[in-house]
Amino acid sequence: METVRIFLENHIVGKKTLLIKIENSKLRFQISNEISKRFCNHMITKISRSGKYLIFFYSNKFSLLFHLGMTGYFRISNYYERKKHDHLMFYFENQVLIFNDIRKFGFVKIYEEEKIKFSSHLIGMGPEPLSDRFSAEYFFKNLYRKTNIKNLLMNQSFVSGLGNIYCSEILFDSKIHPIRRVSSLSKEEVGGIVKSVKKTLRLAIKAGGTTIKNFIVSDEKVGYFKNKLMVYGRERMKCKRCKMDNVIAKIKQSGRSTFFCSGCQL
DNA sequence: AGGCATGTTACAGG
DNA sequence: ACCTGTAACATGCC
Repeated sequence: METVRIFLENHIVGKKTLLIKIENSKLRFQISNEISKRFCNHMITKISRSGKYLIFFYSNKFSLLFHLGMTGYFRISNYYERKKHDHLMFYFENQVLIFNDIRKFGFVKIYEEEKIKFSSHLIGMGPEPLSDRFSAEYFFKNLYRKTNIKNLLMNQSFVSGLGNIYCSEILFDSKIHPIRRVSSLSKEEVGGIVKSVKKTLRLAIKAGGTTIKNFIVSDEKVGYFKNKLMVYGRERMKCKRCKMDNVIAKIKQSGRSTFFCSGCQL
C-alpha cells in the first residue's frame, strides 16, 4: 500500500478533479452518490496511508478513505478504456484514475477531514511497523496474548499493515516457527522479529511492493518484491536458506495459508 | 463439473 | 477483552 500511495502522490496530488463517474457502486459498502457533488472541481492536496488504508485529502476539507480489499487496484491512463470490474473513475485534465476491484471487498467512504481519524476503520489501529512506536519493548508488553506469532502479526490492532504474504516472509527471516505461542517468545526472539518486520517492509517498498496476480498498481515497473519472496507460495520446494530439499510446508492458521521452512524455523 | 484456493476485514459468538 | 470462524465476491486451477 505504501508503494500505491507513492504512485498516486506522484501522479494526482495537486490536480483538480473535473468529473467523477460511478461505473458500479456495489463494493463492500455502497459508493455514495454524494461523491461527485462533493469532490468535483476540487483539488487533491495530499495522499496518506494508515495501515492498508489510503486517504485522499481534498482542498475543500473533505477526504476519501479507500481500502483495496484483496483484489482492488488503481490504474491511470490518458483516456478511459473500460475494463471488467471498474467501479469508479476520477477524471483530471489529461488523465483518468480508475478504481477496479474484482471481488468487491474494497471500499471508498467520504469523511470530513477532521473526522476521518476517528473513523471506526482507523480508530483501533496498532502502530505503524516502520515507526519507533513499533519496538521490541512494545512487542514484549503484548506477549500476554493467547495466540500464535503468525496471528499476532496479522492482528491490525497489534501492528497495522502486515498482510498474509509478509507475515510468512517475516517469520522466515526471523527463523521463528509460525505456530509458536507468543508467550513462549524470548526477549531476543522478539527483538529479532521486530528487526525482520522492518527489514522485510523496507526491502518490499524499495522493490515496489508485492504485486501478485491482480494487485496491479499501474503500468509502471512496480511489484517486483514478488520475485524476492523467500517462502510464500513455495510449498514442497527447497529452502533458499538451509538448502534442504522439499522442506517448505504450507499450513492453515485461522483460515489463512502460512508457509515456513520446517528445517530452519524453530 | 464441482470443490477448493486466493492478497482482507466486519461481525457474531464463544 | 480477546480470539476465531464465517461471509461478502469473482475467478482460476485441479
